[in-house]
Amino acid sequence: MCSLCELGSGVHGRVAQYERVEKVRLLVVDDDPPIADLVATVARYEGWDAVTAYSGEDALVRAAEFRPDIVVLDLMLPDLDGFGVLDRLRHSGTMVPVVFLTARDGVADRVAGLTRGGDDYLVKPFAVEELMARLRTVLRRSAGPGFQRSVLRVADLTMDEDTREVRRADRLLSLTPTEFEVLRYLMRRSPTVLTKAQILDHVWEYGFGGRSNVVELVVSRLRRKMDEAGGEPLIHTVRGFGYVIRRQAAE
Amino acid sequence: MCSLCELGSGVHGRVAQYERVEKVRLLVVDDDPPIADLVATVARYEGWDAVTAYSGEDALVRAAEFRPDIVVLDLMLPDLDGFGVLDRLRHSGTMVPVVFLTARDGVADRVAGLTRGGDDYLVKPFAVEELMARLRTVLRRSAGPGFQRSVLRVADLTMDEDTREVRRADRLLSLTPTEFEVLRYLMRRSPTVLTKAQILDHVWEYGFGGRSNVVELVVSRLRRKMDEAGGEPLIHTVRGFGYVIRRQAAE
DNA sequence: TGGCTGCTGTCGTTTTCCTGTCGGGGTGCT
DNA sequence: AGCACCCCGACAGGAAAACGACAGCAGCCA
Repeated sequence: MCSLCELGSGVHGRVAQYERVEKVRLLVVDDDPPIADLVATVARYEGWDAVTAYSGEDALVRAAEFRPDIVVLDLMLPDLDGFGVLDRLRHSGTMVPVVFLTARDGVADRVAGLTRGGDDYLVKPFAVEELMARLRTVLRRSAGPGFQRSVLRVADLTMDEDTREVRRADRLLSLTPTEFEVLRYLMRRSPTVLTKAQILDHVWEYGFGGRSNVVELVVSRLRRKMDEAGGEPLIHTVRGFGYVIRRQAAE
Repeated sequence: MCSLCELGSGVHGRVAQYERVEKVRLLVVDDDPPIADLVATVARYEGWDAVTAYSGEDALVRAAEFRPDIVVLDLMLPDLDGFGVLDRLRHSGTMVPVVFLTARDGVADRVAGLTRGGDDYLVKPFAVEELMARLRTVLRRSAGPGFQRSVLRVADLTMDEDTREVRRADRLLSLTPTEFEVLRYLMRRSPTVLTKAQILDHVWEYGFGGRSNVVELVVSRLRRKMDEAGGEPLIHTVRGFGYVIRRQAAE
């Protein structure tokens, strides 16, 4: 078995990276190089081994030599299309889990049949953190029985990614989807300080238009919900740079 | 003896690398790779070991080397047909239980399949949760004498999968087949939050068409039936994400 | 065969509440 | 003090969910 079993412990991604025996191996297949590279880069930042392919044929070659633990596969490819790639992957006997990328339109219907298993799909344009979250989930599940809940923890704040329960000192917080994603990203990277641009780039769909103060706003809302029943502030502003979540600000 | 003897009560509770129960071993035989693959993926998602075969001859080879605990067998195979495979399996002395897949029409097939030693059958296209439910049942039955009922429980809601009785605080609910399946899936995965896409993909037949609000609708109907005689709501909406069934989280 | 019954999914309306924009005022740094 | 920078109240537009009404259909029984 591969290193997958190590995934999903309740530790921050940063720390887990060093505890993991082997890196997760990710193959990204997309004919749009910027997108493929974006995903690969984020994955590497997370401590994974990532390889890209820009065509279907290329994907098969890479898969054979790289033996990925998981594949991100765009369905819209120039030569062999996504289904063809999947077909030939399966015929070669590999059960590697796949997360599909599709355009907004009707192709999603055809994907449905393929994703029932536990593979997954995402509609373009997607948010990078959401893709990473799905990949982690698929990996955790395919690691077999004995998979554990993924619980993030910072001080007395906990987030269960499966039940989507977020608690501050046992008090349940009710978060909107956006708030949940921002908080998840902050917690995963804690105690790293993140710029607003980073947060925007990871949590919002790539290609999200206008500069705006959405991040500030969401952080503000998060703070109110987190602190309204007391407790020290956990999200700190690093003026002129960004935000961080951790027990206390640097003195 | 095979790992079946190890199977405890609720098949789904088989966890923990330390309590180490062996994984169920499933062989899927279907000449349509996407289908075989689909089933195998779902099974692995549940923590089983799954292997696929795309032809009758292949199936026999795999069976010999893999020694499955249960087999899913399509009747329509290019070379040796399903019955042929079954016969030769039996001749080699294995009593491994078999669940057949048949096309929509073959009423004759059903009877024949059962009388020739098959343990259950399902008509294509099927819903993956229904297939998994049947497999679990067959496994429990063949696990030996004194097999126990599978009863799912969430708060004061119970579902007996064998009798199909669903009770809310001892009051018997009358559910339609679809409602039953949706509720079963929610209960099995409780307290995980499931997206509408997941529910659709698992409970409806593969190949079910696109956009619709069926899931919302069935959930709405379930809620009415569950709550009409009082009691706290158990199915919760996680706005922007999906549904979950559980006792209302504290506070 | 034809009516009856109950199940399922579609449509359209209503309701809920999420999200991003704007702008005034506050805060910290130099 | 002056200037960025940040916080956050208020609000509008719109997305998501709940649900009533209805039509197609399958199974059943006479």
